[in-house]
Amino acid sequence: MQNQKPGRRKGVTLYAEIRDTLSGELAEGRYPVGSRFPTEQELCARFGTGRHTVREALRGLEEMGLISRQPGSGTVVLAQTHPRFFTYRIESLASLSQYAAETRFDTCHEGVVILHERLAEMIRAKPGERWLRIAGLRRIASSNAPICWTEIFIAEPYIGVREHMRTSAKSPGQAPCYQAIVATYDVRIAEVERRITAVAMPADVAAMLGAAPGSPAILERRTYIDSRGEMFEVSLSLHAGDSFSYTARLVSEPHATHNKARLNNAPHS
Amino acid sequence: MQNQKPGRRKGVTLYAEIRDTLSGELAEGRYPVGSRFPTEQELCARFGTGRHTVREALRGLEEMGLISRQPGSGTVVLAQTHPRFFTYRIESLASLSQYAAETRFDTCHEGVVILHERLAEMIRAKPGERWLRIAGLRRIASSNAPICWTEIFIAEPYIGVREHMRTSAKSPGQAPCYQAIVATYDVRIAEVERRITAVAMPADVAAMLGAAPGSPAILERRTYIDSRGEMFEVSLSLHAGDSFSYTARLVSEPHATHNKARLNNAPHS
DNA sequence: AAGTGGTCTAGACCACTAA
DNA sequence: TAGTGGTCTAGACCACTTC
Repeated sequence: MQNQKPGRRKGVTLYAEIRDTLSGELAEGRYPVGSRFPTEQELCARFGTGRHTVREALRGLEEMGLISRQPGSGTVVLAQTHPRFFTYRIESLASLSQYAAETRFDTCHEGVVILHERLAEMIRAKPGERWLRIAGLRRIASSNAPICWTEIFIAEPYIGVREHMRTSAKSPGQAPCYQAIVATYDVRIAEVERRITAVAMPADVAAMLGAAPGSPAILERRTYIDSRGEMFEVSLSLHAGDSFSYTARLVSEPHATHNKARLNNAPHS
Repeated sequence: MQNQKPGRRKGVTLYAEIRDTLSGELAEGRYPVGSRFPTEQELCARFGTGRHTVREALRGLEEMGLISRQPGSGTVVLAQTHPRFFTYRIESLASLSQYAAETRFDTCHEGVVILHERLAEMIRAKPGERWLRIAGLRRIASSNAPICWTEIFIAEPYIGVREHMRTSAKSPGQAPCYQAIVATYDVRIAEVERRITAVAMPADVAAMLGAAPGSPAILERRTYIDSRGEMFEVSLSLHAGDSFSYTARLVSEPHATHNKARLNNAPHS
């Protein structure tokens, strides 16, 4: 069973056959994790095909996360079966807020604060650091109905956004802070951490939101992290419990079967 | 400026250069969305390269979601810039529960119910349907401390899991229901919807969880959906607000720059 | 019938790694 | 130095869509 070159099944490409054969052998445990995978030359000889075809098969295995190829060195086995991930995927950070553009942010307080113990713990920074704090109420633009109380903290290097946001924005409270920061400074958002907890509604916020003090509320904390791993913005939002729900759809990633993106039926003309 | 074949910059491959050139032209709006992209043959002529090289470039553009290729038909433009997604990715559903394996589920009630109006609305099914309901308390295995009150609903076709779970599992309450269903029937989990809301702790559950009635609590609903789009399990969990937090890290997907998976430094001995 | 993208071959050179 | 994977060429056939 070395050189198998049977009558090709119709409609199945050669490289797909090779890929599936190898993937099957991996699943059987023929190549232990961490060991070296056969070289391209060996596979060419074994399957009696050109190198391009073998490479196409290996590309598939690599995409599945089964092997890893190192130029000059060789190919090593990463896993024996294709891990199936579940992913939650959003196209832009704007969709983190289900309320789209029809909201308005009204600033109540704005100023640089020096973090005291409790606040530092809340936003996971060090006590004594200087952060810009912007606190206010987010409302539905049309009806003025309050949505949530939000406090935004911006790290010291970016405190200057304050000016840019006041001047540049068409109307204040429209563009999110992180957007202004990314636009103004040379920062990229690499990661957003989102944390949701249930708390009792504080009396002062309750009054503004028109909710009962002590009623169940959602505290949402978002931490924005740049490509160097540094936090540059943290936001805390307090929602009345009966007006907020967080929903995420985790979708299973495509199975081992190589399916080309058949997403769209050519929207031309 | 038709046929550009300049001195190749060192360390930059030809196909990468072609890819980036085309991607730049797309960004400039040279090829409108929905229009036809140049043919492989045209690109070969323009860049003076072999077809394989052009195809490698196009493969990159396709992976970025900029173009879509149809055999026999041609290539159409999907977008002018590479959308950068944010994703939350988990390797297995088990990690949806941060409490790993060290918990135990103690069933309190178990039986088939006919959905009344309110319950049907809660789990988004139709009133009058028959579902298996399993209700109980999840505890920390070692200390017996209660974690949450959980009600699991299983659609009629899979009610039989009940038997399998009692007999097969090593100790009852260990394997999650969805796992038992997937193992027993020919079902695949295609999607999990997770919804989190804040509610006031009901008195009866409060007693079991050792929380104050009316205190803030988290209601988590999970809906398991199979590959045909049918719900087959819904679970409702009630956590005391001070003992639950939901955290998700949304990570930005790799940028346009083609970076090979450099994840792992070859773990071979 | 002409043109498209998908597959495949046979060969070549390169930069790199490992012995 | 030998071997590896990465790139690239020139040519070929196919199934398919479009005209």
